[in-house]
Amino acid sequence: MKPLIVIAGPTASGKSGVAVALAKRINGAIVSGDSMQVYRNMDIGTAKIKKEEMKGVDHYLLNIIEPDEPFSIARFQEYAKKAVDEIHARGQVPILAGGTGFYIQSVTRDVDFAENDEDKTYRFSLEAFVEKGGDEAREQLHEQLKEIDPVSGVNIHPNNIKRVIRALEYYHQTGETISAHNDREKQKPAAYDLAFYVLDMERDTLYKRINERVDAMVEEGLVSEVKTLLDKGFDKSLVSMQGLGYKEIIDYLDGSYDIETAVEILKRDTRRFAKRQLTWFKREEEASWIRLESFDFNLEAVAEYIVKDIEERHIL
RNA sequence: GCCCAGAUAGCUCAGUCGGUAGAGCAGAGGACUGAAAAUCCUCGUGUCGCUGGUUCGAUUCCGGCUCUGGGCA
Repeated sequence: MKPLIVIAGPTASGKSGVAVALAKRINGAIVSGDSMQVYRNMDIGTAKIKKEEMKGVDHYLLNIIEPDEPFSIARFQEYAKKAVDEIHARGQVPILAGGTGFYIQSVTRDVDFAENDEDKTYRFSLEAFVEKGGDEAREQLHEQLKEIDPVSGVNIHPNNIKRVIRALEYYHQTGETISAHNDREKQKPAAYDLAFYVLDMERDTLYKRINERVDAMVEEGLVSEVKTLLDKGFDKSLVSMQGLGYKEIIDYLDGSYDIETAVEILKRDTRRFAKRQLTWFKREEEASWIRLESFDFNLEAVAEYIVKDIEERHIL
């Protein structure tokens, strides 16, 4: 099996820095495992790595689409696998670095997103149904799900309408229940010889860093970045514009609240997001957790440790 | 110095006609397989300022003290 190194962790934990330092040491190239940094012209709010910070290391899957282009995990996985193959073919080591647990797992486990209907008519009809029918319609859809797929009926909460609709859609498109599909995919062993690291630190410290990072984003011109995107016609309804830092600033520009409030909300939402990221990574059984305090937050030292660990485990 | 008000969860506050307390926010935990920075679920957090008194029993009533507001001088 070919090697793949994963550097994961919550936002503002130093993933990019560690990944670059590591790449320098082992002749690696970086594949971004991030659902928002794929969009062009969304740089400040997504904390995208800057050219000079890359230090000449190749980065894949950054700036690959416009903010109004539809994107999905299936597409991400396709591109990511291609990038990993390419890096291997060049004799380099791929480093998958990012904070989107779902996306990272799609690569490490090689989850099957077999192409099925691109036709979204059915989904749209369900969404319209809920839009009109409200709570009662949700109940009805959940009832419907319970009938065709009792397992999902239990696992998916009726309020989680996105999940309910997707489960119905999956069945509609494939004739198989989504719970059966998930069970099968969960059995799958890792697709690569994995070295999976999660960067972690004291929660208070993380939150402090997040708050500081948000302040820095605003200073760097987050508001004008959002304005520019809006001027180009990208609006609130887009998935990209619902990203952290974008939706809050849009609300401020709308006059929903003042800038101080917008910033406070953005900080809070980013903290909550970091918590959800950690929840995701806690499930990754093969992951090694790295406490940044143990390295005095010296990212070079963390990279150094990872190099040694990889050698000991004979991954390279 | 005097008068008034307040002191209860990390914060803002509610409440207990005397039987050791609850909202919102913040926070914690979890789920997740084609929107995922999305979406959704669950959950508390306590010397009720300190100290005496009354009482079977005080966070609640009474006194004193401390602190914080506001007012008067």
